[in-house]
Amino acid sequence: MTVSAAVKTSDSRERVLDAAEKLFMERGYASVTMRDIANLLGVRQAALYYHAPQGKEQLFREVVDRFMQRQQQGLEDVIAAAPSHLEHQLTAVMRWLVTQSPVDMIRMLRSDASHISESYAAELLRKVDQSMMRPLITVVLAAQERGEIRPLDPHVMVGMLLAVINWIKYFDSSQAISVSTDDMIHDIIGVVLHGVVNR
Amino acid sequence: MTVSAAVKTSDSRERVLDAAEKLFMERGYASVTMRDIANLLGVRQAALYYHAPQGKEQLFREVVDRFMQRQQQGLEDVIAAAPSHLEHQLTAVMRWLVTQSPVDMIRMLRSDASHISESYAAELLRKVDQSMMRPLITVVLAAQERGEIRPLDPHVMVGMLLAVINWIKYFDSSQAISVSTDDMIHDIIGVVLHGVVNR
DNA sequence: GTCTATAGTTCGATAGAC
DNA sequence: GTCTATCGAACTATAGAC
Repeated sequence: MTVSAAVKTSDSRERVLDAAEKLFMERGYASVTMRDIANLLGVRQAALYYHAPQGKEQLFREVVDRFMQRQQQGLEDVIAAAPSHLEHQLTAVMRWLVTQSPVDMIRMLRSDASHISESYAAELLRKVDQSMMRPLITVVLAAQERGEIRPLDPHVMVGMLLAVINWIKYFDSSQAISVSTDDMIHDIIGVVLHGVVNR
Repeated sequence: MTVSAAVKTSDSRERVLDAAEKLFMERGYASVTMRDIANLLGVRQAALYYHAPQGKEQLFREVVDRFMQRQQQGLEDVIAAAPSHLEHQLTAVMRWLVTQSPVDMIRMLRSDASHISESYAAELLRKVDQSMMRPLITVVLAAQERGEIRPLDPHVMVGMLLAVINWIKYFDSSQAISVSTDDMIHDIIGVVLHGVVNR
């Protein structure tokens, strides 16, 4: 048997999820219509129901699950590949994150989740925590144990890093600023590690 | 003539804008329906068209304009009231910002703006820059000129501070973390000023 | 200033041909 | 796997009574 035939979950289905991911992550659940997704794919709206028989909500859930799984794997990979030194690990993480679909987690938790169901917000928060925050918190805690950095609730630091990613991407896409993405990452990590104060 | 009669632009109109602001800022343009706003006010949906004859889009634009104007005034006031020292000024700014409606500027620029018109994104970016970024950038530049901090593109630092505000509010409202809002602000400013590295 | 009633539009979803 | 056609629901907006 061929390898590809055994592994693949149908190519066109992946393409549907790709299109849905791009739009859902960028504009949010309510802003994106099934017609938007279909138009991006160059098919009719009804064709989406072959791939997602339970409709828009199923599509969103699968997009989120796949996205979070990919984030966790990607983060763990780049962290493992970097030297055990906070600066290198954070740089690797930030460089990986800016290459991914922009994910506005606050919007997902505060707005998107409310369109799915009451309990989905909690489930989503668990996924976000597990996939995106946990790997970074592990890195910060390890650096604390190595004595590289002072003790401090790692949530605060990780929140700062994740929050600023979307600004980097926005500055980059809107050309509202003349600094390159790599320079911004470098500056941000410089601030987080050593602060801005002259000494 | 009475003072209040001369100044007020109708009380009920303000209440409409308050309700619209609360919902638009929290969930975004597409997620909020005219019925949601009317329900929050305890009136019927059609009643909103007395206050905003041009409908939902007008309501959103006026909410944004009023919000940005209030932000700019508030920021300038707390900055002016604080000593000319970066730590005090940033603390005052952060404490003010966490008391305001959560504003997801990235969502506004990337998602909400697309429902209004092509050109509104640029207009919105100008408002955000003028009202929220500019006052903070001024503070950072002044600290640089006083020699308090090293030179660095102020956009990066200001972006970090604005980005992390929503995480503070989210952590606070979801009780996902056991640190108080004031402690988080203190820690964040500590990180930005002095970094996390032991020395 | 707010109401009821409703027109017009858009959306999510289903049925059935190919 | 994708299409056309269409239904019912939800939404924005308007008309006119009070």
